[in-house]
Amino acid sequence: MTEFSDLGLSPTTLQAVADTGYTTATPIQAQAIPVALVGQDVLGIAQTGTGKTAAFTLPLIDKLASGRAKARMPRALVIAPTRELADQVASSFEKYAKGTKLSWALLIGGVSFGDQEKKLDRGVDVLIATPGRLLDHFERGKLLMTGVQFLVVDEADRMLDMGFIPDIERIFKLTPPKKQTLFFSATMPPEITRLTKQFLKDPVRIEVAKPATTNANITQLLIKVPSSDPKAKRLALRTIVEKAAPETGIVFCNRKTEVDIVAKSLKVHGFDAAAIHGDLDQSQRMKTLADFRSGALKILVASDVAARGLDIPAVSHVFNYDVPHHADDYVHRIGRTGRAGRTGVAYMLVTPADDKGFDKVVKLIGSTPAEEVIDVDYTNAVTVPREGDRRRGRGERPGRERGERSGRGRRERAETAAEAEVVETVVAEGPAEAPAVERGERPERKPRRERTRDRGERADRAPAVAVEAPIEEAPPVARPSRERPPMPVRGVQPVRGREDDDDRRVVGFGNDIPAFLLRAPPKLAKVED
DNA sequence: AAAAAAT
Repeated sequence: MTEFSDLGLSPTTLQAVADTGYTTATPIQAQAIPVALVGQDVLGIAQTGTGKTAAFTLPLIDKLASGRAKARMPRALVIAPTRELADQVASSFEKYAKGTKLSWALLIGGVSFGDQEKKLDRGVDVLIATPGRLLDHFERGKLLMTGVQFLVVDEADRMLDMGFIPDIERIFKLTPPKKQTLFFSATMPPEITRLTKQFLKDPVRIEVAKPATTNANITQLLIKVPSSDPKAKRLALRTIVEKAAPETGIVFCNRKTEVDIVAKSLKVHGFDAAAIHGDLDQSQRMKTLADFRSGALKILVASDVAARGLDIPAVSHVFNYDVPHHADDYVHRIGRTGRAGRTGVAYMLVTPADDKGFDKVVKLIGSTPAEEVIDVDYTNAVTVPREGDRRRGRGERPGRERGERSGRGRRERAETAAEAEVVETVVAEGPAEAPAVERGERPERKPRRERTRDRGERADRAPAVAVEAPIEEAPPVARPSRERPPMPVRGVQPVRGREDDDDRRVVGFGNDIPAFLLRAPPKLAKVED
């Protein structure tokens, strides 16, 4: 066991470490800190949860203690693949550099430039950044990289996955050749090896064991769900979350839309859950994460943005709502639990449709997780074919893919799909509290534009119809007009629906045609091919 | 098949 005091760190830094309560260094810290302190390049092969953030933060603080930054000329650069990870490195600096005069700034996307620019103008010692925003500032002339003496690249293999390697190469070239580089990656694919050969000078290679695959602290369990229907999966998830009663848990889904749906569904059923994924705005992401870290939030429903990197202490349970696309992701996901000597439980829901992905996971981890049998009655957890579905002759598919191809924008699609699914869940599964839906209201009031669209496209799946009468006997709903609005483009005839079209459907704007559409069409310039 | 990241 190596004590921090044996590593050659300055008394100030040691005090900051002692204040956090840590005394023993992790293997990567014990090996990397002395090397970094003498000024050599480091190639650290280590995963999240090995303590690698402190392994570069601490020596960096010591090395920067003398000297001051000039305006727009940072002395150290830390590059991380995701905003959350960068934020986390920043909190590490905040913690350990508090006894020093060092200043730092976080340069990430999704937040305004103003504050970041102000800090740059004032001069900062350490810039912690995601590649895109860093280069953006550089191109605006707000930043000079010629004063950089230390460059840290964190999670390089993830940067590769995310297509950041050209950016990283550019940053290497923009910074002076005589700098010290600390380079970290969990794996060493050929592209990363090439990068280290090109840009690291005589690095000391430090490798620590993969924690996740070999972590005996994690109990892996398997829940077989007999149907691939999302409703059945959500029911199974709720059952297992309730049974496991996690102190804190992360539910992983493969898609952002699914994250929204599952989070809403859990909330509707009284669980303390919130969603996190890359389509939510940055302030929301940070708030959710802060709540989760502080214990104010118990269940985080996440995309793989949270699978790696994020430092979330003491997660008691991981729930794989979806079998991950890549088996590697499974290892990262379950690595969110069973850390730092604690025990953890990782569940995975497996449906008949998951065969392939599941086989890959089993192959990678080298064993089949034990099955945990849950007592669930799935009879009501099957999506009832809706009128719209029957018309299109697709009774068995859970109607989401259809929406994916409609002409709406990605974000809007996600929201309406999420709502549609949740409304449906509430109706069919009848939770204790669903007052808004029972009154036949939509759970949330939406802007007029969207409400109108919903009426046009989804009138046939209004919740009231689904609750009160079987679809076949649904009374015809009085609708003001069957006529479509005239098409405002000359030379094109309005197209009647196909024979099997449901004529009762309100099409387009229904009775709410905006006035400008009823006016004479504008004269369009003729375009010759 | 997905998610992430600069607008």
